[in-house]
Amino acid sequence: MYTIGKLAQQLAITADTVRYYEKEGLLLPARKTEAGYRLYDEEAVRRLRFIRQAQQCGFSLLEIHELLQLKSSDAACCNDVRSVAVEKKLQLEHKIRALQQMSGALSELILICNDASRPLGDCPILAALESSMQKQTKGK
Amino acid sequence: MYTIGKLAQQLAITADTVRYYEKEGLLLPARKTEAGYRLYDEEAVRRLRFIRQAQQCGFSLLEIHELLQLKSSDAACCNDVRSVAVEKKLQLEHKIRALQQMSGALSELILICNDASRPLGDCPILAALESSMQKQTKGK
DNA sequence: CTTGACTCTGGAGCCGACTCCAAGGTTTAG
DNA sequence: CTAAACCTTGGAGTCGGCTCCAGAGTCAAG
Repeated sequence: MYTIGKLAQQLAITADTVRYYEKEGLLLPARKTEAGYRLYDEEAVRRLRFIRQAQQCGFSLLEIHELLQLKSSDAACCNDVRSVAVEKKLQLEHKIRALQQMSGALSELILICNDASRPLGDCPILAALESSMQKQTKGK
Repeated sequence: MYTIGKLAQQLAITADTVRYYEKEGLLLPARKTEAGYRLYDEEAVRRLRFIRQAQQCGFSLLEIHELLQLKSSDAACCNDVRSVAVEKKLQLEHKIRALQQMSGALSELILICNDASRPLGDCPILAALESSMQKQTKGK
């Protein structure tokens, strides 16, 4: 059994974070000592690893909460989990496309700054940012 | 000259947002009426467009503030602006790679769920999230 | 002249995921 | 036995970009 500090240390997070997860309903201590100290078992370690991995996959704590509920629900099946993963992947791809658009817009700005023999004074990048820049505004 | 509402309407934002930009030092009204009403000119429209375009390129309001200062500084040259853009593009690419890693991790999870003939009960996705999942943890 | 639509200021609230604090109680190493 | 290192609770603060509010003043149409 670990105290909160030992548990946190194992996962390289802070005790505050563990308590925060508890408040959010993600993780309960196995039991408490008479003095009220939280005590955790190996299951808690697995749960925290789960939380961290899921975060690294882009899930919010709320979504992780839902995943954990699916996990402990008899009604839910693996397909339910799978579709959550598929949905999240779509969201990520959407976000990636948005960022790629931004990156592409910047590429163009950087290019026009190269092309122009830079007549000092008025920077083509700044000018472009002031105008409507339709090219980037299209897309889905 | 536009009142704040008319200005906001032109850019499809709220008057609150315009006042917020002012508080953040991004936009001053050309002048104020005796009653204290803000009045804006065409320059304000251009400035707001600038802000919006820059946001769409991934710049924060703070960074936009810096860009605007570059713009009104005689010392700064187009190259300064260009390097800000290049730097931001690198940040975006970094973020994109992070998201692509997440997406890739999810793809694997989704795949293992397909491969397994799903023996009910223990979902391979949930199991994978509990383990260390080294494959995804590498990379920069 | 009144009504409704606008504007003003200052400040609070929202989201998510923590992070930090104070003021106390507990445990452990020396 | 004492001092350091831990733990407890409750609550506040952080970041960014707004958004919403109350209470008061102003302006334009009919």
